[in-house]
Amino acid sequence: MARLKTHDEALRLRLLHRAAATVFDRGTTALSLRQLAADAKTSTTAVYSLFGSKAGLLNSLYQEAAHLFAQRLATVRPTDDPAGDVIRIGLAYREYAVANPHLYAILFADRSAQCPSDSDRPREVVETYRPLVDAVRRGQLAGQFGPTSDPEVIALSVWGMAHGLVSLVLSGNEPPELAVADCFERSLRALVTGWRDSEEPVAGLAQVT
Amino acid sequence: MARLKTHDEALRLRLLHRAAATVFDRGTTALSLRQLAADAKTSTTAVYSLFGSKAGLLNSLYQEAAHLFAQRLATVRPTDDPAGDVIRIGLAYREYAVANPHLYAILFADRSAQCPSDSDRPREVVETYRPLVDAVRRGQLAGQFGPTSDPEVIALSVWGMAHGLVSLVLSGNEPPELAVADCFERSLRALVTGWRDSEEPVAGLAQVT
DNA sequence: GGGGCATTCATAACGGTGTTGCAATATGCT
DNA sequence: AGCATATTGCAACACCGTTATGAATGCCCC
Repeated sequence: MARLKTHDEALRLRLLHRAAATVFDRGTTALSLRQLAADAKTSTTAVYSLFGSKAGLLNSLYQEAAHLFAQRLATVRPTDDPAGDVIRIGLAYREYAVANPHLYAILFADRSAQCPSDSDRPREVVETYRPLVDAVRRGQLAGQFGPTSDPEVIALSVWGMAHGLVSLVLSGNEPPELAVADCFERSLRALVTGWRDSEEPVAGLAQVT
Repeated sequence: MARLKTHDEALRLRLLHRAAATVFDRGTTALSLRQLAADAKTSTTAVYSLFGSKAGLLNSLYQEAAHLFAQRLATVRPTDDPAGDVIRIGLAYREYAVANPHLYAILFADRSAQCPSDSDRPREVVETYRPLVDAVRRGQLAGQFGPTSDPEVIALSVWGMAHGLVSLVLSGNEPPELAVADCFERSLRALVTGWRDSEEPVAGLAQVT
């Protein structure tokens, strides 16, 4: 019927790999489809037939980064110390982000800036989110966290803390003269401790109305 | 000597104001210097003589946003309940970010992506950071936080938590089926509580080695 | 075996961006 | 009036993502 396809799966992977390398060390805006196609000795048409658009390409990259992220977090095996597991997940979180800053940036980039109607992105996020929620839930059963709050709420606070501190560092907005790395673990510990003792009135801490 | 200047301070403010409006509701990438100049009935040269570049313009916008942010946080008056002050600063933090998402985004955008050699940006950050550190310091004196840690470390953890949760919401990466707003304050409270009780070994929370 | 044809792809064009060189302009001084 | 010069608007440059076009290609059928 027609000529042989060269825009095949192999090319798709080659382009994805090259794009990942560029994004990895220079970010998404430094990724040019023209340059990418030229480097791979093909044309921009390839990118558009394989990925639809630059957003589509970045979305594929997102899937890849999310998978790696989930894998990394999954290396933290549950122990009989769930609260410790939460800390360890936080440390793994930080380690991945620092090791792959641009992939991490793709994962947490503004979602409204991506191609819309991509409804399975939350699914990926939830996937990496689950081990943390599980650890919290086990911690509640073990009495290490207050039983009042939903485990999702506690997990979200840990996620937020990790994401916040990591983001401050990666974006270069950490307060000067302060090594964020050093206080990352201590902050997580304080938070975990707080969720154990919170939910009941604290002396000297008046309610905010 | 030459013709009358029209690229003057008034034009500078007009451009800055228009640019702020655009960035405010459509973000920095939606801001086009050509469009901006056309709207202001001038040429792109004006932007370059007044701001040097788009990065320069965004930097001026950064100063403005930082000033507003610092003002907002400064509305939280110190009380005799420093720990409560910390919570209130966190809530003010969130309020500003949610009310001005794109300005907040400018404040915490990747610093390496901005024009370099701008060394007074950390100064602005520190300015908004100080009230929080002060509240923590007063809290330590009042015995509301453990005395072991530097107040900067505790303040940074609060900052990180607020920034993290806010960023997750603004970027659309909050876990589904979970209202982050509802657990923002509770997370802050848990963290503050934790910094009071932390620094001493916690039963059932083994050390991570 | 050779022509028609559908498919696949590379090239080039389109509209947009930030940025910069250059020529026109408009003033104050001689 | 004429000159010097600071100032400005316009057009060109080098990119970008995206899309239309047309040429190359290999299969089917006669």
